[in-house]
Amino acid sequence: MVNWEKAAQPAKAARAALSYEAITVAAIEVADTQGLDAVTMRKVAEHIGAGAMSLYRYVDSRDDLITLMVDRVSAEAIAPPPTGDWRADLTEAAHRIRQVTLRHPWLARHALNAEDFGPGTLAMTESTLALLDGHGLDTGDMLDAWRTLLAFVQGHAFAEARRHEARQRRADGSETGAPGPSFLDRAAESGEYPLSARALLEAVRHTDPRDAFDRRLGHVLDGLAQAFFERGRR
Amino acid sequence: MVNWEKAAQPAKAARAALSYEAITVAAIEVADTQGLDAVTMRKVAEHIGAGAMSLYRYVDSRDDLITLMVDRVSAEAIAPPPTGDWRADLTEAAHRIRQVTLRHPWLARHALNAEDFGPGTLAMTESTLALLDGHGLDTGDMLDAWRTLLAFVQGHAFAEARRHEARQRRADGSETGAPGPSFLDRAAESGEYPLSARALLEAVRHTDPRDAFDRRLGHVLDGLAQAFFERGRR
DNA sequence: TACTCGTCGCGTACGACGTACGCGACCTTG
DNA sequence: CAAGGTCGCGTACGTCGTACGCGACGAGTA
Repeated sequence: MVNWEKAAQPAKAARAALSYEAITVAAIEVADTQGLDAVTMRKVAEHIGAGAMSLYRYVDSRDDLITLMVDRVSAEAIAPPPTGDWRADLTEAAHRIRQVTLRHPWLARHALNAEDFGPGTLAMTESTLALLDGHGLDTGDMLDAWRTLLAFVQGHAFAEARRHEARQRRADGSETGAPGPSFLDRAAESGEYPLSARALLEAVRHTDPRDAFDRRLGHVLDGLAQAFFERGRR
Repeated sequence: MVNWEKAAQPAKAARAALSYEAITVAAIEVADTQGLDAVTMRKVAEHIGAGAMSLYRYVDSRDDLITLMVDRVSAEAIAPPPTGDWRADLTEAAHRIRQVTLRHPWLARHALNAEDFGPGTLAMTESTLALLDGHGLDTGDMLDAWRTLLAFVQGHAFAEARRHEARQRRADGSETGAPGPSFLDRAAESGEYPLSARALLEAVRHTDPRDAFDRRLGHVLDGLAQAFFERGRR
């Protein structure tokens, strides 16, 4: 497991050439440009001009390194302080989380669970909960509202991120000619799955992803409004 | 990429000892009991008494095998036919998806995106869309409602699944004594993160996960009701 | 100055992995 | 019985994570 205290300190000895910071940043860069599978100890080390085994002075294992990456990137999604308009605030927070997930698609497969939150993830959580504070919700309500919103935003953004990854893989893999019809294409033609097949294909082609996200986010916020924010509660 | 047509056919020659079916089932069993990382070509093959390279007669790569696993497991979440009560129907569908995700926690990291849906995933989608049909929604509305619900359910269930995985890893890893305080524990004591740290710790301890899921699902359904199902629409 | 000691970077090496290649055994068809 | 296709798999290669331990270096002490 990651030792967060040690990772936060700047350096034990001044002469240190490597650091948690440098290693994590390098790993994130590799992941963003070449995918998470390319984050091998050797490649990350090479990226900062070090030997592979040097990383183990700082990181216990590759999994630990990925945990550090996720936590650092989560801090990019810290929400601005509340303005008093809860709905606008939560919308902004949701969009930040979505943006970060699209910027770092590998995040989708490795988001943290509360049991190994680091400082970045915790700061992001704190900033989002602050948006809900002061509206008369108790702790349990705040947590419910937050988890409802986060589940939707992560679920939606993760699906978008996976779509990006798939598209990229397709582009990298076969530079030769048309991709050929997918199972979905043939299913649409066959007439089985009358509701889903055509709808899915059309959606992929004709929809602006950001608008779709916004619309669906609106429904979730409507639900939260009804439960927590409207006069004549419950 | 997976050739779904070939995978659906029973067998080319009657004398075949292996099959897509057997391989996929074996891989799922390994993943459920030992985690997805344990799904190696050698282990899966051994599990059905075959040689490692034999699997490649049926599967192009390990990634393809995982795609097959995901698609097969998705079929476990097919919703029953609509009863006319959209809210009860969607609640049931959501619970099925959650149950399947908890039964196969590795699913969380590898859910499919629409571009490589197979028959199982598509059947699950079709069954859920059928619950929305006949209530006056057009195709776009149905897709919006479905994606909103699915994003929430997957996001929430994935978080729960990750929590299970972490707990299990902790149990496997250190059979010696107490786990020691996590960063979250110390953060709660330190008084930074006043909103999140304590709330998160309490939530983990005192809440029945199923109740929490139900409550939050309710909020999402409220939002959908408001947008799509209530008289005096919009 | 000389000696001790902790920190740092990394070279070597091992076991496990995904999988390309191609062989022999078998079944089907003529 | 011959020809051709299908099936299972043994061998081998390149890459991965990482255990182990060595040499270089700087700070503290005498």
